[in-house]
Amino acid sequence: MGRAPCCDKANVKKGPWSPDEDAKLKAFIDQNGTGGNWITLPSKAGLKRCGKSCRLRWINYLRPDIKHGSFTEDEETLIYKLHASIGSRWSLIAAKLPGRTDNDIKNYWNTRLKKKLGEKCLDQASSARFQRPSPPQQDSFTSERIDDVVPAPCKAPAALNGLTAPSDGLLSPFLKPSHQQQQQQYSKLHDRTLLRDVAQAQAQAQAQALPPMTMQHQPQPQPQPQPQQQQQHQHNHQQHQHQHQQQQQQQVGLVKSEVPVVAAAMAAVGVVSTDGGADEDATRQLMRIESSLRSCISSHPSSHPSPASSCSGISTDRSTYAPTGAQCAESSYSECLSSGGFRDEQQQHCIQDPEAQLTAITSAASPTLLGHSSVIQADVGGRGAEVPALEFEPRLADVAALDDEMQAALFVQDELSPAHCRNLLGVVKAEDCNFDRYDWWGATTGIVAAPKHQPPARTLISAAVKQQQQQQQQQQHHHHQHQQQHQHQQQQQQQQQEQLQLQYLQLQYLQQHQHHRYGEPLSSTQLSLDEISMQCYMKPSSWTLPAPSSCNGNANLISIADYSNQIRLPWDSAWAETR
DNA sequence: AAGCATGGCAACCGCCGAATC
DNA sequence: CGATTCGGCGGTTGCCATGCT
Repeated sequence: MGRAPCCDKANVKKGPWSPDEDAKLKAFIDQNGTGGNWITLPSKAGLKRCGKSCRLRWINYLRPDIKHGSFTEDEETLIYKLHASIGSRWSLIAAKLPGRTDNDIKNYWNTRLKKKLGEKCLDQASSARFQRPSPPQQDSFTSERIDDVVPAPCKAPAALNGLTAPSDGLLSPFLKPSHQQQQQQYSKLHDRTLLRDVAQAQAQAQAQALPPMTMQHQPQPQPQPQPQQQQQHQHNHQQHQHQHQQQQQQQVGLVKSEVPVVAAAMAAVGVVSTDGGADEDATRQLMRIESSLRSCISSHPSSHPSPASSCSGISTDRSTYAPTGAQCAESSYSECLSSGGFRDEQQQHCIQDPEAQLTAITSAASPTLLGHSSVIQADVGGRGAEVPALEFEPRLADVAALDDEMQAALFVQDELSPAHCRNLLGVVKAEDCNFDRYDWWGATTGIVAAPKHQPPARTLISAAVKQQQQQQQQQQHHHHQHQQQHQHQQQQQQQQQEQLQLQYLQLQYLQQHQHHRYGEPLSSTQLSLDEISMQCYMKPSSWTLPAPSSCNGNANLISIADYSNQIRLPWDSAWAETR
C-alpha cells in the first residue's frame, strides 16, 4: 500500500523558486506562521507549490536565522568530529551549528570536507607508515593514540592480533549501508596492499598454529587464486573448523556471534592480557580473554575497590575513565572492558612497529562491541519487549566526543542492535529490527543466521564461566613451563576484578544520585535528553589538562560534555600541543 | 570561442516514524 | 487497531557557474 501523495503533482510548480514566490511565502509565514500544516500552507499563501517544497524552501533558505556564506574552521572541525561520531545524521549535526541547515552541511560535506578528509587520511596513513612512533606514555590522557581521535571515516579495515577483516572490514554499526560505501572509498586511500598482506600473513600463521578444538571464531583470509589442491585443502580445513566451532558452541552454550563481538571489543578497546605472550596465537588469546572478561562479570564486586590507575601493564586512556552506561543497571561487559585496559607484549609490539601501527590505526574503525548483561526494555515496532541484551556501543572515544543530545540520539536510534534483534527473535519479527543498518555485521563475520531462541545473557555468562574454568585448566597444563606468565595473568584478572569493583561502586553512586529509566521503554520520544546529560564519567586520574567542572559535585567524575571539549583532531593546532 | 569537466548548491524523491483518524 | 496523513530526514539529481583544454 503506497502512501497517498501530499499534493496534486500535476498542479504544482517544481524547480527553482522565483523571487516572487519567495516573497509570498515569507510574507505569509511572517504574518501567519506555518500554522503547523505545510500541506495547506501553499494554497493559503497563494502558491502553486507542494507543501513539502514550501517547507524545504523556508527551512533551508528563507528562514531569517539562516547563516549564509562559507563555513568557519571551527564549524568545519565540529562537523568532522560529529560526523566521525555519528555519521551523516545531518539534522543532528546541524542542531549543533546555529544558523546552518542540514542541507547546507550535507552539501558542504559532500563537496568539500569529504575530499579534505581524504587528503588528511592519506597524509596520516603516509606518516604512520614512514614515521616510527614514539613509545606510548603510560596512563596519560594526553597520550591517547591517534586512533582514539581520528574521525571514523579515516579508519579503514585491518587486521589486529590475528583478527582479519574480510574485504573492507568492520564498519561502524552507527553508519548506514551507504556510509559503508563512503568508508570503502576512504579505505582506498590507504595502502591496501599492506593491509591485505598483514591480514593474510596473520591469518595464515593463525591457521597453522591453532589446534582445531580451540577454534571458535576463525576469520578467513581473502580467497586468493591458488591451485586446486590447495583450495580443496583449505575447503576441508574450513569445514573442519566449522564443525569444531559448532561442537564448541554446543559444549559451552555460547552463541557463535559473541566471539567476534568480544574479539572486536578487545581489538577496539585494547584489552589484551599478557599471558601467552607472542607465542600465543591470536584466536586462542582472544578466547582466553573473553573468558576472563566473563569471569570478571560473574565475580560480582563486593568491596575494597582499587583506584582505576592501579591497572598494570600499559593502560589505555580508556582504562582510566569508564562509562557507567546509560542503559546498564549492573556490572556488565562494558564496565569490565572499559575498566581493564591492558596491552600485552604483542600489542605493544604492534604499536612500535610502523606498519603494524598503521594496521592498528585503521583497525580502530571497528566499533567497540560491548555486551550489557542487564535486562532492559526496548520499544520494538511499537511493542515493548524485554531484552536480555548483548548490546552494541560505539567506541568510547566516539561517544565521549558527543554531547548529551548527540548521545541520546545515538543510544536511542541505535538501540536495536543485531544482538538485540537476535535476542528478540523469539519475541518479535525480525523485520522489525534494523538489520539493514548492520549489514557490516554479516559481511564482516559471515554470521547471518541467528538462533531463534537464544539463552539469556546470564545463562551465557555462567556457561562462559565454566568454559573459562576449563580453559584455565588447559592453560595450566599446556603452559606449565610458563608459570610466571600465568601468575601475571592472574594478577591481571584480579586487577580487572578490582576495576570492576570500582565501576560497581561508581554505578552505585550514580544510581543514588541520578534518575535512571531502567525498566521503561526506550523510544526516541521518551528518552530524556536531560538524563543523558546527567551521565558522569570517571575522570582520568592522570588528567593533566585543566580540570573541567565536576559532575554532580564529585570531583572524580566528569561530564561527557567536558570530556568532549578535550577531544582533539590530529590536525588541530592544539593536537600537537597535547602530544 | 567552443566543448567538456568539475564544483557547488538548490531542490526533489522516497522512505520512515509519529500522530491522527 | 489498521489506515491515513504529515513532518522530517538522508540520498540523489539536475541546473548553473566556473575552469580547463
